[in-house]
Amino acid sequence: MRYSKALIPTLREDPADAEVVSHKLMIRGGYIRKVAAGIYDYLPLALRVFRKIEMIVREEMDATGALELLLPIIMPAELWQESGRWDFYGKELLRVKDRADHDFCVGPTHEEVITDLARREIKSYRDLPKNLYQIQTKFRDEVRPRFGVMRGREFIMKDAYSFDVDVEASKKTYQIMYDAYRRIFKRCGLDFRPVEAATGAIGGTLSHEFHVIASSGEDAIFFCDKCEYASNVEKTRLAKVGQLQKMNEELKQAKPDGKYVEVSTPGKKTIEEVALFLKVKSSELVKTLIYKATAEKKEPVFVAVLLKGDHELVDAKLTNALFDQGIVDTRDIVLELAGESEVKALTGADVGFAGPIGIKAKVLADASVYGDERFVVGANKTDAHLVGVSWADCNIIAFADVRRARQGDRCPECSSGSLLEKRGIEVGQVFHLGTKYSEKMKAVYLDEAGKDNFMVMGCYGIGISRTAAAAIEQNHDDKGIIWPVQIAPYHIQLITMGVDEKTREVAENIYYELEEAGVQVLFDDRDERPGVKFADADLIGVPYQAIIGKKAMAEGKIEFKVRKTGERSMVELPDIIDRLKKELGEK
RNA sequence: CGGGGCGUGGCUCAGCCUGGCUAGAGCGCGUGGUUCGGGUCCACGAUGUCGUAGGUUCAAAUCCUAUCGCCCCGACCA
Repeated sequence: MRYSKALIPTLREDPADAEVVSHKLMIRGGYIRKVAAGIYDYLPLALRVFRKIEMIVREEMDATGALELLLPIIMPAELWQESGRWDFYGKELLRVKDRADHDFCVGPTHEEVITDLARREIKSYRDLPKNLYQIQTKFRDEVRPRFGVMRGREFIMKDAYSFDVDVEASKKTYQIMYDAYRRIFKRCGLDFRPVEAATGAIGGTLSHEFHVIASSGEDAIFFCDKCEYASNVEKTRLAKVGQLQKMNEELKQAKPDGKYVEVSTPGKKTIEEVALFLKVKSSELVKTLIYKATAEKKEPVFVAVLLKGDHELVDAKLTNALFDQGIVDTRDIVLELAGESEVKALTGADVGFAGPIGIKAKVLADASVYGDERFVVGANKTDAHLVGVSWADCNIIAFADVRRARQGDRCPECSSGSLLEKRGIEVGQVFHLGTKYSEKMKAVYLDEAGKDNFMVMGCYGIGISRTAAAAIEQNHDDKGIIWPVQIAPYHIQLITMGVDEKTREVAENIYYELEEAGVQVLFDDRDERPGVKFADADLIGVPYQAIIGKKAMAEGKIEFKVRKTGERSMVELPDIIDRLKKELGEK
């Protein structure tokens, strides 16, 4: 491609509304333009990058035997009503009406349509397994779109849905997808990490997210420095299997001894104030968080959660705990901290003095509260706390794992390692769905015995556009983008210095030969000053540059520059072609 | 949805507090010249319903109200 004929509107200054590097660089490099909040034009350069990623995804998906198809973007409300998500999905689902006033929605994901297709066309165990995927534009009316293409409302996604005869077969498919994902992100040249993930409202039992490690990532992830354990903060386990069970057994036998005393703590409401006032560490305090859990169309339930003073709570973990304890009967709940008046009603005290003893709510305790030590809690009385309280005094109905992990916490898997915290950008996810959708939508097949069975499903997504953004977050410097070759819009950028006929001619020939050799080359043939060309090349981020100027002309060679390292060398044309072929073949 | 902020040529922004000449700068863009290994220099030029609507005023980019859009923090979220 000749630069003079291309559409690459680079900008000298950062756009005012961009926050993260990938967003800034994609705008400045002429990759994308904003049309509305979270909605972008993908200019030729961006499209080329997306296509590269898609190609890798296709190759790896096809290699597993998955079948590509294309589902509608707009779908009828009926299907979503059938799965129950027309009501549950909320405002993120963009709803539209057709001329006959029928309800439709713009697809944010495609479980419904695909399950509908499967139940109509897959009838027998002989037709299974099937894994169907598409690469398509999705729309989610995000509450807060941000960071450009990283969290857009409209985005390109690869989504796959698998159908198997039973859970065992389905888990095998899950593993195959998991492995394929590892290959995909490796081939994209990314530093990534698969982590255990919470399954959330989408349901299901088993899930991993694939995170590109980047400081600008929106998710906190933890991983063990010794073993393979890695998980999203939403899911990071802190109590070992069995440990909670043991605590809860013990809880049944527990006898309160009441060896605590009330102390006056006038006006000391926060953990810091109380700790300072009583001259104890914040970890010696136990805070009582009063949560209000509201399920759709139900009365809110209030729960008091006990947590060490220096710990934080994870909503997703609390939701699971509430569900496991039977306090709520669905995971589709809204969790919020109780309001001032509600706290007063439950504790009889001002906010800041809530405690487990005498509170009018069920008390759930984080596993970290278990132990021999005595601690300080609120007295449910304004300006007072209780000192020397043991967990047995606290009317706890159950211990649960609800706190947020911290760097340095013991690994729940191997027990010998400690957890490291990093930030990640979620570029892919694999879900084992089970029969959630097949049951709701009656997707059944006949087994060998002629009996009906629900198909067991899995779903697997990859954010194509987000992966491109993540790649930039991970590969850039102060001058611009540095694409991994495999997903770069072009392999090499050919730059002419000077405007004399001779240089031009030489460059034209090299351009021709590179193209002949199948190299994707962006030929900067513009009548611009060298500085402009260099700056644009560095910004756009094509991994290699070939410079034809005085130096090259004098030696009869080509100046070859590696964008990432800045390293320059004089080489012959065939060597460049060989090197690129090798790079592309290797990875 | 709660809190904060911003809407002025294509882009980045000044002007607004304290209302008053033809509304500015830099970049970009066009023409001519100059220069040519890291965003040359010079000259000339084009480009604005000051987000929109209403109000106050002799007079509004500037003050008031409403509205729309956008950004940030939080809540939320495959």
